[in-house]
Amino acid sequence: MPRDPGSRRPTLKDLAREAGVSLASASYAVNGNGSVGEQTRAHILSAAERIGYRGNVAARVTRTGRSGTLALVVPDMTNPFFPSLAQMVFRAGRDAGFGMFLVDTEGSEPLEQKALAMVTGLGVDGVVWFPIRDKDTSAGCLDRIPTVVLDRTLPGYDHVGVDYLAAGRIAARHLIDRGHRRIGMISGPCDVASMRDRCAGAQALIEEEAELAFRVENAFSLDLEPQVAAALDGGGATAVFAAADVIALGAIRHLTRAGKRVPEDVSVLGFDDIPGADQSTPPLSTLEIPVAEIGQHAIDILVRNVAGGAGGATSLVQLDAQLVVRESVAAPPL
Amino acid sequence: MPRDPGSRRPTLKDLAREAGVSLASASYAVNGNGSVGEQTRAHILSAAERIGYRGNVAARVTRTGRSGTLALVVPDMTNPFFPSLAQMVFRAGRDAGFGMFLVDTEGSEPLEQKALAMVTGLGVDGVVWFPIRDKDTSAGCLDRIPTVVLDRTLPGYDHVGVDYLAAGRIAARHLIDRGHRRIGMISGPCDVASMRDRCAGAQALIEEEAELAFRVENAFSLDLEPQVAAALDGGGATAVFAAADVIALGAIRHLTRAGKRVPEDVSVLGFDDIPGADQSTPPLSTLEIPVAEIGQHAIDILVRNVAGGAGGATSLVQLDAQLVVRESVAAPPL
DNA sequence: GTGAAAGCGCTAACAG
DNA sequence: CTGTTAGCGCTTTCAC
Repeated sequence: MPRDPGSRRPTLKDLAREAGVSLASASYAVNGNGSVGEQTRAHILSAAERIGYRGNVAARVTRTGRSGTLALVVPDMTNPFFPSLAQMVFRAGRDAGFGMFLVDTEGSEPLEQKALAMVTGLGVDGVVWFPIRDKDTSAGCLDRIPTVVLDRTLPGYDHVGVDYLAAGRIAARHLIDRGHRRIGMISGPCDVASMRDRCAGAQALIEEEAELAFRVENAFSLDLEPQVAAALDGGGATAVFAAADVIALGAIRHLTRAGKRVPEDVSVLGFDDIPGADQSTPPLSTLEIPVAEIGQHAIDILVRNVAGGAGGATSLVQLDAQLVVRESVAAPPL
Repeated sequence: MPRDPGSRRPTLKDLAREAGVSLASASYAVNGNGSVGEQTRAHILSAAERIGYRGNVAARVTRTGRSGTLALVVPDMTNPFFPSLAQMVFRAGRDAGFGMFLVDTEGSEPLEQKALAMVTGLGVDGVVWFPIRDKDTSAGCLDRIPTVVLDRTLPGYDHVGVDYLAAGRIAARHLIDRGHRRIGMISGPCDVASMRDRCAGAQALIEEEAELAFRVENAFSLDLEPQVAAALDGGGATAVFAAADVIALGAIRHLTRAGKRVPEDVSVLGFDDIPGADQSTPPLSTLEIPVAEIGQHAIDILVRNVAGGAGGATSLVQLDAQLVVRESVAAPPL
């Protein structure tokens, strides 16, 4: 019978009494540091087992300022990109010995600010933060706690991100190399630098070596807005670069329904490599964001800072997106 | 400049000194209860603002045993069903005034047990738990903390779930009503009761009123295993019930590639109504799990228990899945 | 209305 | 190796 709300949860003191030792010995035995005789330790541990002693992280935090946990704060778990990222960050964090948890800010700045306050108040040892926009809503509550910002860039914070300018050029390069000369572009919402950069990078190269058939913007959605559909239908592009996979998938769907074949009639290149990008028809060629490395770097920076205290300069890591060629881009029709 | 790791984070004591009042008054002013003069309160609050006082949840927890937070523990954020559920639980929880956070157990029982220990140790006021399987891995660490188990059923815990037996019958009924007499079934992994029940419910009705063309099992994946593909190709079913949307989507893809039209040649009915089910071609008919209500009920139970202490009997809530008719099922070909 | 003081459960000197 | 003890930051009687 699991539920037993009546009795109090056993404390270290209970343990000490049960085992007939002092508080200190109990503490030492339980968390393996300090010095206790092998005998006593075993005895204490078995007593702990017997009474179901659990340990109280919160109390430890007040005393030591360390909880052994890291928080990941993200804008929207409902966007398929974030669960993958979260998984990688979690793994890296756990491998480094931390308990990991996540909080979703649902794209709301007040909520983001509250979330940050909550986790810092709870006593996490560090936070991995993927801000909603390139804006610091922390109101100072991160001032004294190791933090690394993902993807966005906020002055004063450690940062690990992607070189989107370069990634945009890689995207354009791929299309151009396949022989395309009239290339259309569908960007996502441009209120964040990461989106603006990937588009800017692509556009620059396209205008240098080919021709920009159109450039339109669409929400993060499979559903295309009217002007986007129109551009696709009448823009005369032989290839289109969609700066987010969801949009790319939407474009493929639209094109297919309009009777055009992808990639025979028009090529589509995405960005992000979200789960499912490899499962579409045709499988989507796209630029992969190195989530695993991002997670690893973020945790590396954090452990360094958690351990070393307020170490020197802020770290700025830029990783490269990588082209993954599948079947949604081909040479233009003759 | 946000980073300022040098100075110590201001405490209540700092606040009290800065405002020239006692610890108690500072505490009262900050959390709005107790009795403080309107003047003093304002004065203290402005002082708090000035020195950037934040409050330390961990410390409050040791003293009061209340953190104002709830944890949601789920098996796999990477499964598109969970982010939707999480969102609903989070909203309900926040509406009830709690800070919400999530931990992912990645389908690993040892991890699940650690996760549970971590959140209870951190001092959450309650936990919403979607266990990996119908198995209690908590090792007693939830004994004294309000917990509600989602979807699985674990003896002794409050529970909110879905009547999957009934839901399975609804699925079969729909297919039969559309005129199908040879119905195939693809179940997901049957190691959980929720899956077994939805299949059992459907199968019972099918065998009563029609004929079960085949019953095979597939992993939670768009990719179909060989024997599943074979059943689909040669089973002679005019309709198939896939007990999970991912599998249903995989079935549609397989059928389409094999040159069969859905739903003209064969109908496909899914289960879950994951995000994207409405975006497939054709849009998937499926059974919708009432995530919003699940979340709301879970939170309701929790707030009741957090407030009322160890109230009476355990609550058992069963909700109904609802058929959502889209375009993937039609009458069988003549 | 305000302050002094006693802890919450735990850790970490320090003494023995 | 083990025990005593002084807090960590905060809340909450209980006097004043």
